[in-house]
Amino acid sequence: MPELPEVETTRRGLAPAVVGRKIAAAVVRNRALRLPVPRHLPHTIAGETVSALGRRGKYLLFSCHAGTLIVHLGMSGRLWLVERGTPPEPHDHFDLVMESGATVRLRDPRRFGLVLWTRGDPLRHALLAAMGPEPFDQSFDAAWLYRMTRSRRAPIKQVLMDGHVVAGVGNIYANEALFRAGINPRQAANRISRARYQILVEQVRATLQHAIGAGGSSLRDYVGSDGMAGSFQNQFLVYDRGGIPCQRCSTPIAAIRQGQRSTFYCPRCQR
DNA sequence: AATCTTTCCTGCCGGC
DNA sequence: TGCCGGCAGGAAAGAT
Repeated sequence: MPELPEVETTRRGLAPAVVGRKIAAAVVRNRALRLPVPRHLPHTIAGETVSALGRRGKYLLFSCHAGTLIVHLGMSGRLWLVERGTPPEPHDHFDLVMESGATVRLRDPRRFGLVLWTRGDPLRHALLAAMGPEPFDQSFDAAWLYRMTRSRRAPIKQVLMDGHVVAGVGNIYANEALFRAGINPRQAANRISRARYQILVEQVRATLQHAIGAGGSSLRDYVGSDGMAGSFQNQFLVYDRGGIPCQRCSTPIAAIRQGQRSTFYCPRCQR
């Protein structure tokens, strides 16, 4: 499930158990994620203290003195706290065991997630260096969106999901933000005005903020760091609501495919 | 059987 | 001719 709100919810939930705490051990049960988990990781990270738990887009950053542990949840990843010694279930590929006994566990059935280690500035890591601005950073504004889209004829929804344009906006929240902004997801990005991009910036932020406030969205079996499900899925305005009347105008929500992803929108409210 | 929350890579195209 | 950006499609793997 994880888009930015789910990753941020996870970050906030894990922080009290890891920030300022010493790592006793890392346990790698399966290295075969999207990229291999480094063989040296358990040796490298044991004894390190986590100085901060950050987030860049959908990446979690466990800052330590010697480097940074980078974790991405992919499509099906979940990171939560268990007690030391809790028996692993299938797809529990990685544990970070704190000296306190609290254990951060990664479960990722599809294995599109990542567990990496980097020295130096993690934001210069190849996976992070080219990312677009954070949605809540002031550098993400209408002028930026306007400039980034001058040569883009692709539909705005696909451009909004491009991590080089803005970090962390995936399929669910692109659908929701475009509805709130009143913009048709099929509109060519280079044919949208500065004024409408201003509205889109505001609605991307508002959508993500509301989702974070609700603890993220729980589809299928996603749960937060405390094992509790998020509730934002109950507040979707268009996502997964094809054929259901629009809450604003009662027109049935349309369901289409864009770039092999599901898109939902109101044909009347979104032009 | 088709679908899903992510992201990277390839191949192709048009423009210069 | 080569280089570039843009864009569509495919790939990774498992559950439902």
